Amino acid sequence: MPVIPDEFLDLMAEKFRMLADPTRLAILRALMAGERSVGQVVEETARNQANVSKHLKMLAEAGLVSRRKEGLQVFYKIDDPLVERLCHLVCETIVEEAREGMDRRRALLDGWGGEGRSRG
Amino acid sequence: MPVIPDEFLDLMAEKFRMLADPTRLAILRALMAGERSVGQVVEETARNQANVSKHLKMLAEAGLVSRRKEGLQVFYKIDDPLVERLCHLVCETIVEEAREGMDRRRALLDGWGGEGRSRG
DNA sequence: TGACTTGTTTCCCAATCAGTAATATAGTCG
DNA sequence: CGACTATATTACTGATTGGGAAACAAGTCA
Repeated sequence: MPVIPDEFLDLMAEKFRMLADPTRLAILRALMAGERSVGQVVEETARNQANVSKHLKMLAEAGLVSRRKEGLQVFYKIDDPLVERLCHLVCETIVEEAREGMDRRRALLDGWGGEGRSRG
Repeated sequence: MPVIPDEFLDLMAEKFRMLADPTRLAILRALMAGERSVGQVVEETARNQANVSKHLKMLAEAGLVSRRKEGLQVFYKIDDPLVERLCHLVCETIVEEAREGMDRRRALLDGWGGEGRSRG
């Protein structure tokens, strides 16, 4: 378990910052299915074009996605294997927390074991 | 490979946002070695106390760390297994990117194979 | 009680950020 | 060339953020 060096903190924070916005996550989610043009991403994310374009630029500059131009269109795709892994990790955690929350509520209703644990 | 639901995007963004700051990462790094009092964290992170206290509060509210009071001191510890996994993933990536960068620079100097690949 | 220690909170400031509308660029087609 | 399409950029706004100083709260000890 190596200790994280000081000089890494800023770089790490920058990576995380890229993922710390719902619009960017929506964009990345769209790109997880494969390469997409800006227009396609705009459709799938239901955000306006300028907004998507700006976020795509940020993601590209951070090295998370790559750009390819073809005629009028520009295609982006995920270029950092880290992205999907991080997203899925966090996603799973949220699912788990949601389930824990549900379990806790149900346990309260049921009375925490002991008396009458009938479930019907 | 499940698709990320819309309602998750904000929750995911919030998790990532907590990790998107160098000071918070420094604090978490200190806590990775085990439970620490606020004062200890202040020392290890070389930030002032009000600042550390504020960030610890954010982390606690986000559920990433837990609080325990004992006399005058307050002890915090990491309470979300996700934290270390995310940090190490990102950390490894940065190491790898740094190495790739070095390889690329060295390749330029060496002339990319072919002529005279003597190294002494 | 009052001095002291440890942490927390409040207030303020400068910086950053996300979203939007308008404008600009670049490529295609006639 | 001009009309059109896809994308990028700029200018602006309101909201959020991180940091610092100072006041505040809580616990200890004499």
